[in-house]
Amino acid sequence: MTDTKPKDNFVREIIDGDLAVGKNQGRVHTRFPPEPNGYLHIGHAKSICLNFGLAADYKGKCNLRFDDTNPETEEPDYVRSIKEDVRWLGFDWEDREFYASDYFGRLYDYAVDLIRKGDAYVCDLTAEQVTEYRGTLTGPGKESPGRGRGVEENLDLFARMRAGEFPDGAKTLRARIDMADPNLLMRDPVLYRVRRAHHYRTGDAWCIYPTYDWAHGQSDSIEGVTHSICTLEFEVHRPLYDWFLVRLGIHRPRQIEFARLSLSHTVLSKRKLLTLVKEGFVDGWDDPRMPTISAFRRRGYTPASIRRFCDEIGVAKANSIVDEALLEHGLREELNKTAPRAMAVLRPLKVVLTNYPEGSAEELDCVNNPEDPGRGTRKVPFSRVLYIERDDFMEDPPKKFFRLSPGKEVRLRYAYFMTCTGVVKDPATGEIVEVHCTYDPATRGGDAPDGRSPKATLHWVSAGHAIPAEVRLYDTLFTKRDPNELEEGADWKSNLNPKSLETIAGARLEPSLAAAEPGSRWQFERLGYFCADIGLSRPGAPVFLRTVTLRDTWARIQKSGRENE
RNA sequence: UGGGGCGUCGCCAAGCGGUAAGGCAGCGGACUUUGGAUCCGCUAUUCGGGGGUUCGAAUCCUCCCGCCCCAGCCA
Repeated sequence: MTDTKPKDNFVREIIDGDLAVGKNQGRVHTRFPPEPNGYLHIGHAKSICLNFGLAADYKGKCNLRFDDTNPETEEPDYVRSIKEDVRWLGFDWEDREFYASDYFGRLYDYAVDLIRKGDAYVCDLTAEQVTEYRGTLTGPGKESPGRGRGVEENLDLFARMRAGEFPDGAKTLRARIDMADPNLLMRDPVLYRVRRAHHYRTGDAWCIYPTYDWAHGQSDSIEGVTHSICTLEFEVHRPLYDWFLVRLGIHRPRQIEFARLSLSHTVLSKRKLLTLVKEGFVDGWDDPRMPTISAFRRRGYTPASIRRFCDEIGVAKANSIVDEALLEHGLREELNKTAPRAMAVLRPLKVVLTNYPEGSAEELDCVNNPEDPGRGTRKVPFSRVLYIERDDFMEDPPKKFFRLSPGKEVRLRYAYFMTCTGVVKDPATGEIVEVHCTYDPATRGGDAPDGRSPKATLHWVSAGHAIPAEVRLYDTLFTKRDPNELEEGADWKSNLNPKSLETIAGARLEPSLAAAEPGSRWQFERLGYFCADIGLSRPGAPVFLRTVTLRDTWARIQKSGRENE
């Protein structure tokens, strides 16, 4: 499933090359292999879009395979969430839902085969000793005492490992490769460890578990995968990946590595995301500030906008940090066309139309989506007392501020022109509590018969008709573009943005929003796109989350200090 | 330091010996009942740096510099 014509990239070049020389009988078969030890994030989305996208473009298949070889950290809830997220993104693995744990038996047999070929042995070293014997980056390692064991003894020992005769960590099965190989991964890597842990799928059937290196390539092979696409850190594993498959003499997929995604102002490491969740820095994996797929979904992002983003960022081998502005841009472009408009005042400032008849009200026609006339119009109540956005009024405005201020005329969207005649202040604090205006009855609907047109159009809500609501605004989770870039001795968590969440309790919405369905997306005119939250909304009392702001030229002017130029 | 990778505009990224695509961001301007949207225009004589090969190089060779990954019985 793709939304745009696939961009060319080096992975496609490799596949095209393989196809050109007739490899794999012309098949293209990929897989997305998550470990169910956390929720999927936007970086996984890149991999999902790549793998499923490639399969679709080449008329091939893409499997969903859970790489569940470490029972200590894996849970069914993670499996559940991963499936939900992949599906939500719009991809279908059909009947190809696989688990590395389903291959434990075959993996064991492959190991026996390797032992028979003299390519693996049972090692008695402790974990610390294995590390010590591995040697250093510059110096060779030492051979394990068990390295010289004969095939029969190894077979016997390995069978007894499986049978549970040895305590956890007491023995490992290792490949016999080369303790002096400059690539540390080739220095007799561990294939199996003894670990009496309950596996969420195989239960207590096994007390030995295969390592990633032993399980991954063989799993790919078993599934007939042709191109095993993974991230750059696995590049040094490729010689090992190939070595096993060649020794075993079985189908050998081609491993291709690409640069994982980094997004600005957030972290994309499962370990760090887990910390944020476990230590309560956020309200769970789907906290709208998180970079997880579930958080983006809850916040109101669309699957298409994420797919589009993944297509746009490209696939290459250079480490990079993509600006979140690119993600937001695609989202806005979609939502601009699809989200119905509504008026909502986040920080209400009372406006009294002194020449509007007291006690009366009327209904005005408002366009639901200017980008899509087919969406029609709705009625919005209007009366003498209104609320406008506090930010839309300034008693003593700078030169470039052309919203409401004393003596100035503005347009109320789809309603009337009004002119500010005065303010009422709290005598104690001096705070402006009310603004007085007169409206021009001749401008009903927002057009003046004489053709004049105010510089600003404000959104508004009728005080007596508006419904109160809670609205949550979000800013980036971290203050730094790269949260991992730390000052001396600093912790990455010190880069968390204390203002990433702002809860506004007293917002006022136009009445129609009371019926907003949980999960529905809206554009609050002049403010941004908002989503009625699925978790917090109550019937008749929705809670809105800001998905993304609208482009805000005024905010940019203020930020750059040019408001008086 | 051994091995494996990577370095093209502020951020991504094409380019594969023939004389620097595109997107985002930014900046102008037009239009506008969202300071939104839309539309038009501008922004790398230069490809981490130095040598070399060539009629011609970001693309080939070479040396140097910088960044990332590998010493889990994690993935």
